[in-house]
Amino acid sequence: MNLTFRQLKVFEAVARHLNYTNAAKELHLSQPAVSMQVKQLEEQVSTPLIEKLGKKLYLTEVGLEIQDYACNTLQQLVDLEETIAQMKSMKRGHLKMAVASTANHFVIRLLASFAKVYPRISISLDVTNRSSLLELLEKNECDLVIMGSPPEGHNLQSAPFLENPLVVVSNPHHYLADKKHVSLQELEKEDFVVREQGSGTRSAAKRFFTEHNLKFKTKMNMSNNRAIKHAAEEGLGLAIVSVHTLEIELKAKTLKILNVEGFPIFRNWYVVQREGKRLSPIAKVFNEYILQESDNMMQNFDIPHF
Amino acid sequence: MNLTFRQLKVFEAVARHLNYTNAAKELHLSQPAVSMQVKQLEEQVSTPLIEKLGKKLYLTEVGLEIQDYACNTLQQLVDLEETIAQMKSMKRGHLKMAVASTANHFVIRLLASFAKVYPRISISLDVTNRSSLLELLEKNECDLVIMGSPPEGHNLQSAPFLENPLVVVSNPHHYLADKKHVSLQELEKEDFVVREQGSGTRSAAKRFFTEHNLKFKTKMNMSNNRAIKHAAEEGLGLAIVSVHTLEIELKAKTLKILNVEGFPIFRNWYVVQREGKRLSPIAKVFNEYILQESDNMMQNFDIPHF
DNA sequence: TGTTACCATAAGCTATAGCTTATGATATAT
DNA sequence: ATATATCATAAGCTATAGCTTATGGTAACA
Repeated sequence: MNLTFRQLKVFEAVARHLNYTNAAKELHLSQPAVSMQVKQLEEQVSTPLIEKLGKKLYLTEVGLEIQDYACNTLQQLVDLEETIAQMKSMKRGHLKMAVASTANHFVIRLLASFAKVYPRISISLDVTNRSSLLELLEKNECDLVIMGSPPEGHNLQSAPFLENPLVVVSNPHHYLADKKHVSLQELEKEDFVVREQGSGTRSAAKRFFTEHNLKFKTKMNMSNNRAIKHAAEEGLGLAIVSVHTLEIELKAKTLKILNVEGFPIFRNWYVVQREGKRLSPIAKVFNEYILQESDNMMQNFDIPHF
Repeated sequence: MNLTFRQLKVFEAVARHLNYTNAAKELHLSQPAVSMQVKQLEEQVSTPLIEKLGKKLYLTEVGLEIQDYACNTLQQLVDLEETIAQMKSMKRGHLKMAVASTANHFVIRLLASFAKVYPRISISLDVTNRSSLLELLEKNECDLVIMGSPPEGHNLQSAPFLENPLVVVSNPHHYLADKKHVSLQELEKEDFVVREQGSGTRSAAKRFFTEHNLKFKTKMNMSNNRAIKHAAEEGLGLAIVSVHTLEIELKAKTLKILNVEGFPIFRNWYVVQREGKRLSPIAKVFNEYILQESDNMMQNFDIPHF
């Protein structure tokens, strides 16, 4: 059995009018064209669908069944078109983002303001560490990723879009906290609370220490920023974190930024996508949006002086 | 937008395999044939549905939407085929019958035994009088009608299939009840309880009286047979009814058949359909069934002697 | 680096979908 | 009986759906 949408469309019109001529007018066709479509449909199901008694037309039982089917199917087609149109015009759709833990703070802001502009868009946001992000990209399980240091050799495309100053923080009562200037030698002696393996912040810090031939005493490692900051607040060690994560703590004065030689380390945030990936319309727009909005974001962050 | 079932079918296979070559094998097509169908579908919705990242294929958002749609639509098509097949093989379907009130008794029996053979067939049975039956046929609102005397000039096709003996009945204590023989002259003096205008039984009786130049004193008329018989039982008058309606009353001896000159009037039951009407498979089978079964029915009815 | 697997593209062919106009058949109305 | 409305059928045309084979491009992989 090999129906066509055309057959259904024409049959539906005939079934509704119970009159070939009028159906033909509605469809802007000649009457024989309509007769032929119906006839072909009848041949497909090899059973009559319409019978003519005297002057009037009646649907047979199978005819009624097919009328019902045709109505549904055609309606679903309309719905599909509508859905696709909405997706294309970004009235609907799904945006799959993933961000490094550290970026969480400001990305959420971006998403929130973006969501206001496109209210019917659903968004999924995966907050995880660097290596998981790469995996997500690899599996094509997200549209865009926001992360630190541009990864190479993974067929990725990345664009820097926001500065990410890493600073050293401590409990305000730490003996280094009030020093005007902290040297790297002094820093080397301290214990650090750091993120787990795979974290971008961690590897950036590590790189800094190696580049300056310093020991990097990592006393504890934990898998989220809040925990690290809490540990630093409790005096368990110093921490190296992005300024972007510090808003509350600075306001509450539970942490203090140390004025260490060579800090802040200015890294960048990158918007990363898979090379060759054709972004969905909504992802494309969001991509542009964040590049543009990042400027405004910068201004709203008070990068603290020392 | 002008999708085809073919496009959906092919796309569905590709979306499932995420591999053109394998989809082509499944569909017994060349690989380019599959590529082309997908490409055409993409052109129809003017948006990409599949993207190739490295070696792997992924569905875009719209692609997922269409996959979902295709699955549903194709499944519904299968369901439709199944339904039609069942209708054709009479596993399913609907039989629309209408019968004269008087025929109700034995038609119900026929339907009951028929329904056992075709359990998933639904049946509607309209029990009404002669003129309503003709109207139902006129409007093509039923498949078959069972009624008395063949109507003419209505573009109807009818086949006689069962004898319908009309007899005169009375309360057993009626003074005519015990007479060996009742003459028409004696009958003429009696009051009759009859069916309403439009009833076949009524007009048959009326015809009998006119043909024999007799007065026909119709004391009461009522619109159903049970009421008429009840009235006769109560001694309100004689009644002329089909033997087929008398089973219980004869057994209970609440009514008695009078041995009147010229009675029983042998009319026939007819199966009637609209001329040119192509019966549904199930109606066709039922039509044959009742013609065949009517013989058995005859034997089960004791036509009483006088 | 060459090989392999896989998809895209091109060229070319055939069957037929799909339409039209013209005409025939039939039931109803006048 | 004649006219009218309506559907069926026929003939004929065009565009193209849909397939094939051949070939080219490109990741991944050894």
